Amino acid sequence: MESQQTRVLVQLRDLILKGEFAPGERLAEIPLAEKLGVSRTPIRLALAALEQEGLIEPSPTNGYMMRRFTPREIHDAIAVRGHLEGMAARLVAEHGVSRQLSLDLRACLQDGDRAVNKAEMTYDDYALYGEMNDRFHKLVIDAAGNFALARAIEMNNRLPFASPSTMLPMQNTGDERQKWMVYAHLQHHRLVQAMEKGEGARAQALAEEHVDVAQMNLEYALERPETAAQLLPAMKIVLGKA
Amino acid sequence: MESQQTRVLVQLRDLILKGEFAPGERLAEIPLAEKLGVSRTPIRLALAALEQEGLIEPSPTNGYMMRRFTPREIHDAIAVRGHLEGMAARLVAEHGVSRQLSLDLRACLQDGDRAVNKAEMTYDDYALYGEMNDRFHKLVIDAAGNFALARAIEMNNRLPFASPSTMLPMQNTGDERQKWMVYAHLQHHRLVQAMEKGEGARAQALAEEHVDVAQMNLEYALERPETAAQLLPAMKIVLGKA
DNA sequence: ATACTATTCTATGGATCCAATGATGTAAAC
DNA sequence: GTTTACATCATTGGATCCATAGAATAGTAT
Repeated sequence: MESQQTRVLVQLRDLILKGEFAPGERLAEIPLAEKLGVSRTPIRLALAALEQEGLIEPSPTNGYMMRRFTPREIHDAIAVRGHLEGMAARLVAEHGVSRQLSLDLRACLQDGDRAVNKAEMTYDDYALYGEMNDRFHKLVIDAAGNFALARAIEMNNRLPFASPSTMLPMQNTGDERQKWMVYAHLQHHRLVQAMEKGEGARAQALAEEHVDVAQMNLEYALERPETAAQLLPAMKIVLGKA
Repeated sequence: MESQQTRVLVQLRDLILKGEFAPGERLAEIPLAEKLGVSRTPIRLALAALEQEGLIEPSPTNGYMMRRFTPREIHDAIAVRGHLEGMAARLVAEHGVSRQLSLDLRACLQDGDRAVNKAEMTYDDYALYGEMNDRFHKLVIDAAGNFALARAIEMNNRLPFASPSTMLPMQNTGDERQKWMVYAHLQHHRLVQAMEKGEGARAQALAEEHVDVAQMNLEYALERPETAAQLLPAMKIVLGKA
């Protein structure tokens, strides 16, 4: 039996990341409470948590309003993720890759190979790749064994479009899209090799450069707002109208 | 008129950072409410916020308990700060130092010079240096102009002993102490120079290395738990007894 | 004597209630 | 016609209340 608090928090976060609220829109407690069928108490807790996460901001007078995200801020958040994941990769390389970690990473690489090396990727292949991608990044971060680092990354990933797989569906159409996924996955391969060989600086550089694909996808999305909003409804909270 | 919530949050955070609660100690709402003279409502908000900050953790069954911090975790948090401040310094170097920023940084350098270059530093000199130190770091972070980065650093600094100036009083006694403060401040000088010359990689390396003095002070403190606990009561929450 | 069970009590999670402050709308006066 | 002031309304912040889950203690049985 999960508590109301966590349930409401997850629901509200989902609503926000689905672009349900326009930037600047007032988030009043009573309507939200009615919408989710709970009292104001868990709503208030959730709103406070969402403020901490940076998704909403206190209105100048009182209450909360939906935050507006600029393309610049998203770019910056992705850059921060790259920098932090670079540190994680370096730490793993420096501490050495355990037998178990090596097996887990290779399993990810194989799953990715299977999804990406096809004549034509299906929707399931994309989903599989996204799932593998998240697992891969999480493995590296956990293996770094630095609590503060893991926390910083987790916090940062809560910002819209900052987390590893959110920009995947935004890949260019057709061959272009697959080409860059193959590229990104080859970076995974080289990153594993660098970490296993204990090449800290190279592992860090690779992980930092790895987010460049996400940056490219972001640029692509911003050039085609209408199609982007279809694939990722949350794009609406970027510089957006309702 | 500040709200009860923020007041209670600040008070509770202070109590925790003063080492008022032993690691593992249960933080019940009612006693805290009575202690601070408010109802349970603002206490609950504050406890939720403190959980987000990582200072307390949910008890396995229900309620919150004081978190236990290991020396390793503090070392790691300082390392993360170094890594993030390194990124900030690099960004400033890459974007260029504005006229105003240059003036502000030089003012910090002068204040630091005045405090550190004395035959014998007084208590006021230490306080002044600490204040200048915080201002200096904040200037660089703000000048980086990356919201996600600033947020990540702010979050990380909330972890005990991770923020720039918390380890200052822990300096070795007498000449030793002053020697390392002179050293750290010379790093400030070189960092400003690197940023102004647009030397991003060097600025980043300097900022990363700069936290090593904090690491040294941490080691020093851990070797002398009794004197450390006198100077910094919060040391009690590190690996500690009540 | 020890272990297990049942009962009681306490603390949390959630809902409702109350007060105070900010927003809104209308009316009146210039 | 426009602006200002007053009044009413809505919404948040804080307190209290209620129910339920967990902890503790006591009693009984083996």
